Amino acid sequence: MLVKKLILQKLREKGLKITPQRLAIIEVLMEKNDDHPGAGAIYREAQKKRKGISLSTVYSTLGELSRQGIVKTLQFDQMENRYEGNVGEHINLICKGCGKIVDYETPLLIDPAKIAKKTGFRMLDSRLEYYGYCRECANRPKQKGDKRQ
Amino acid sequence: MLVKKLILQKLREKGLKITPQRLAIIEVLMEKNDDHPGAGAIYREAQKKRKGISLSTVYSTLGELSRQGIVKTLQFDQMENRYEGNVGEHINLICKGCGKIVDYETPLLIDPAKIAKKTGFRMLDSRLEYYGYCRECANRPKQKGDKRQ
DNA sequence: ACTTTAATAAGGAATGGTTCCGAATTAATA
DNA sequence: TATTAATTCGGAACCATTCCTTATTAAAGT
Repeated sequence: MLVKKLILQKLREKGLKITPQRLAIIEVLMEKNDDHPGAGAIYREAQKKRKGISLSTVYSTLGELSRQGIVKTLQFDQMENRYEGNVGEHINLICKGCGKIVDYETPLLIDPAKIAKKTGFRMLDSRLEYYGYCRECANRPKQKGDKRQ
Repeated sequence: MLVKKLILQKLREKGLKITPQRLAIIEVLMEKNDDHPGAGAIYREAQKKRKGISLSTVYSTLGELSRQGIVKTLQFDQMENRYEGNVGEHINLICKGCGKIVDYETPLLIDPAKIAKKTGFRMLDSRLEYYGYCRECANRPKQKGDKRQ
């Protein structure tokens, strides 16, 4: 979960500056965390808080936060990257109809130690996604040209 | 696992044509399946089998095979999409050092029926990835400027 | 074998999210 | 304040992927 105080502390520790732009972006991430917003959405929201902020600043800040392990970047087919503050292991349920992403919490699935023993692979982080249709999209009557499976 | 005969049968069933270009691409996918090759690599290999094949044909064929559930498209940060013939549920161990992708087979992890009951989400397919370092990259002595975590 | 036709291939242009670059600005120290 | 390294901005560049148009061709019928 994103906590402003902890984020700022982490940035300071790393010698990174606290700028109005970064504050705006962090606030947006906290407010819109459940949406798993993309860079474009974050940019538009951040504009409301601090007009004049540039898209490249949004990208570089998101990159920095991602590098610091504060947010997680999710990249997709056919849609822009999305960012989430829940960096713990969980499953993202991704709707192919409306693009909505919902977190599904589960206990740790596979023991990284077991994988390391079997394959020598040292696991650092994970990305677990289920694709399908959310309740609303699954129940919506089929339209002409609907690509639903 | 990719079996040529079954792939061709599936294409015919759907009224899709068997062209020399598609045959070349399917052969490349079968030969290089363990590499989880990207569109560029598939293009270069397919050129060897049938010179003159175009990149857009490679893309459209991969798109068609993906739509038919014959291959699975994996999209990544900072690297081109990769394609794999193993469409069953398994974990992809992805090395941050060399980009190598290895399949790790596991029994079904989370019951889709349980998710459906709890959230109404109807799961169709999954993408499970662990990021880290393979045995070789983990053991390689740290270089100057090494970004390893 | 021909004919027909819908599917496909090719080549190049367009797209669009993301990254990169250089100059100007600024936060955080001394 | 002065210093300086980090950051911002704007726009250009990037590049994997998609789109578009025309020509070609596989497949099924005659």
